[in-house]
Amino acid sequence: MRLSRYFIPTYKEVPADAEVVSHQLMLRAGLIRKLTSGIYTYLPAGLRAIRKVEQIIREEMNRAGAIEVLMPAVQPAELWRESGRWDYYGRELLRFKDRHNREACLGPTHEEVITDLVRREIHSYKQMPVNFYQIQTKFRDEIRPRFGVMRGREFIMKDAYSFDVDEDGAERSYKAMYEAYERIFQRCGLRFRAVEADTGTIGGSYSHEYMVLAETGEDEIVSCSACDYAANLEKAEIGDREAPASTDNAAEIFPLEEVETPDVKSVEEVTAFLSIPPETLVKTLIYRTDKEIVAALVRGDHELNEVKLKNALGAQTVELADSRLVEETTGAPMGFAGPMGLKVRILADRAVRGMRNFVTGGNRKDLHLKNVNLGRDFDVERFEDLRVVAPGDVCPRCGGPIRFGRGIEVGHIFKLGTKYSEALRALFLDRNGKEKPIVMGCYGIGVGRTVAAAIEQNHDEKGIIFPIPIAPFEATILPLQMNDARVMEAAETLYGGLMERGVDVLIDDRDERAGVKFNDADLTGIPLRVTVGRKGIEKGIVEIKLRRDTQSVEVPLQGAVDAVLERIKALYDSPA
RNA sequence: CGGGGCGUGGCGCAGUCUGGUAGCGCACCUGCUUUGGGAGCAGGGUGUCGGAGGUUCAAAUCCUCUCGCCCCGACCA
Repeated sequence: MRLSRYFIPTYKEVPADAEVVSHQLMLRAGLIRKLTSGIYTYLPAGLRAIRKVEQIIREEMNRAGAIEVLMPAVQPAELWRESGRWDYYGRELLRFKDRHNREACLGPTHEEVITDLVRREIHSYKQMPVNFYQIQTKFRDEIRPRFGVMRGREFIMKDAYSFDVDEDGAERSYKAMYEAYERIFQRCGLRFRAVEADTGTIGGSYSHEYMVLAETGEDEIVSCSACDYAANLEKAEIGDREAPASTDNAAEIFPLEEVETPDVKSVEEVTAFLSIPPETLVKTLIYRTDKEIVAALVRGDHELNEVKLKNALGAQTVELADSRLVEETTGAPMGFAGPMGLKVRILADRAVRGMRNFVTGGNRKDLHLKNVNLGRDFDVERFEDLRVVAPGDVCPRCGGPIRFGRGIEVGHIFKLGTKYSEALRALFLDRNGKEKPIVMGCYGIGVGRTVAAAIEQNHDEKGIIFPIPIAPFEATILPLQMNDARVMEAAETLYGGLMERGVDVLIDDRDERAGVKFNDADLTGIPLRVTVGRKGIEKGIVEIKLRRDTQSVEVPLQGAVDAVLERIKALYDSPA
C-alpha cells in the first residue's frame, strides 16, 4: 500500500475527550473516528486490524469444528418474549417498532435467534453436536459508553452457540471452546488469563471470562499464586478455611447490653465510639430484590458482594435499600439497622457464624447493641458466602496466597444448559426416541475490544506497538529523500520485493520530512520499519528497526527482502 | 437516572465574570528556502461562537428553553 494514496489521518495532539490510552491512540493513529456517543467508524488501518483478529478467530473456530453463519441484527420482540428476556433485559436492549407497528429490537446477542433456527432444523441426536458462530455487529444501549470502542454501544462481536445431546457433550463443547480461545488470544499476542465468572443476564450455570491483563481494565480479578485458580472479583469465592473469628468460640456468652450512640452510624464511627475493632461488629444491610425485602449480615470489616447475594437468593435483581425503605424495615434511620426483631428474611455471611458477643444496630435511632449472639438474640435463615474477597484471604482451591489485578474482558464462555432450549422448545429425540431439550453453550469475543486491549497492553510514549498478528501492516518502508532517485529506486525495489513475497507492507511515499514519517510510523505502531536514506544508500545499506526495540540494524540493500522476511517470521513466533 | 464539566475554524484552546471590530497555537492553501526525528520566511483561506427564543442601540458574553459530548456514581456479555 502506498501511504500517499491511502488514508491514515493522524493527530499530533491528544484528543480532549479520550480518557484511556488505547482510545487516545486509536484516534491519534487514525484507526477510528467517533460518529456519536459509543458509536465509531473504523478507518482503513483500524479495519485492517479488526480483519486480522477476525481471521484468527475464524481459523481457530473452524479448527475447533464450529460452523460460520450470519444472523440478522434486527430481531422480533416475540422471540424475546418467548425466552422471557424482553422484560428482563432492561433498557440496554434497544427496542423500536416497524411501519406495521410490530415490535423489534437490535440484537445485543443472539441466543434467541440461533435457538429458533435450531429448533426448526435440528430434531435428532444424530445432528449433534453442532456449533454455529458468526462475526457480527451487535448493539447494546449502554448507560454510559466510554473508553472508545472498549465499551461502545455498537460493536463487533464473534458469538458461537453449541448444541449437545447431554451434559457430557456440552462439557466437551465447552472445553473445545476454552482451548480455541486460549489459542486465539495467544495468537493475538496478548497477555491474558481465563477467570471464573458470574453468568449475568445471559444466565446459565458456569462460565469463564478471558481477561487481558491491564491496569486500566474495568474488571478486578483475583488469582492464586500457587495454583491456577483465577476469578472475577464478583465471582471469587471465599475459602472454607475461613480465618478464625477474632472472638473465641468457647468464650462465655455475655448478657445483651444497650448503648446510646447518638449520631454514630458508619462502621468507622461505631468502632471509634466504642473503641472496638471492626471485626467484632456485624453490619446489617437491607436489600430490595425483584421479589422481596431481605437483610444481609456481614462482619464489620467485610464488604458485601451483591452478585453473590443475588445468586444466593435466586433473585433477578438486588438493590441496596434507600433511607425510606430502611426506616420502614428496621424502624430506625439508616445507620442503626440490626438483625434483632426484623420481620424479613435474614441471610448471613459465613464469617458471621463463628462470632460471639458482637455489636449490631439497635433498630432505633441512636441505639446500638453489645454482646449480641446468634441463636439467643436472633436467627438467620442460612449462612452463605456473601462477601467480597479481600487482601489476606486465601485461595478457595488450595489455600495459597491470592493476588489482585485488573483486566479487560475480551471473551466470555458460558455453559447455558437448557435455559433457552426449554423456553423456546428446542427439543430433539434421543437414541431411545425420547424427547429432550438440547443442552447449549455460548461463547463470545469482543473483536474491537480485543484490538483496544492489545493497544492498552502494547504501547509506549510514542504510540502503539502492535503485535504483528493483528497489526494493520507488517512492515513499513520510509524513503527519507523523495527527490533522490537512488533512494526512491531502492525503496521501490524493496517495496515490490516484499509485496511479491506476500508481506503486508506500507510505503510512506508522502512528500514529508523525515521526522514526520518517523513519528507517524511510531504512532501507528507498525511492527517493522525499513528506513531508506541517502546516507545508507551510499554505503549500500538500509536500516531495519522493530517498533518494540530501541536499536536499528543495518542490512545490505541486496539482502534486505530476506532480512525483513526473517524478522517478520521471528515476530510471529513471539508476538507478545 | 443523580452529581459535575464542556460546546468558539479540521484539532487543542483563550475570550464569557465586567455586552461594543472573534483571537492564539497546530493543521490547511500558494511561493521561496530547507530536507535522518513533527522545518523557516512571506502571503492566504477558514467560523451560522451547538441550536431556538428573549433582553438590548448592540449578545460568543446576560436570561429562558433545548440538543450534543465528556467525567464521577448507580448499571452492565
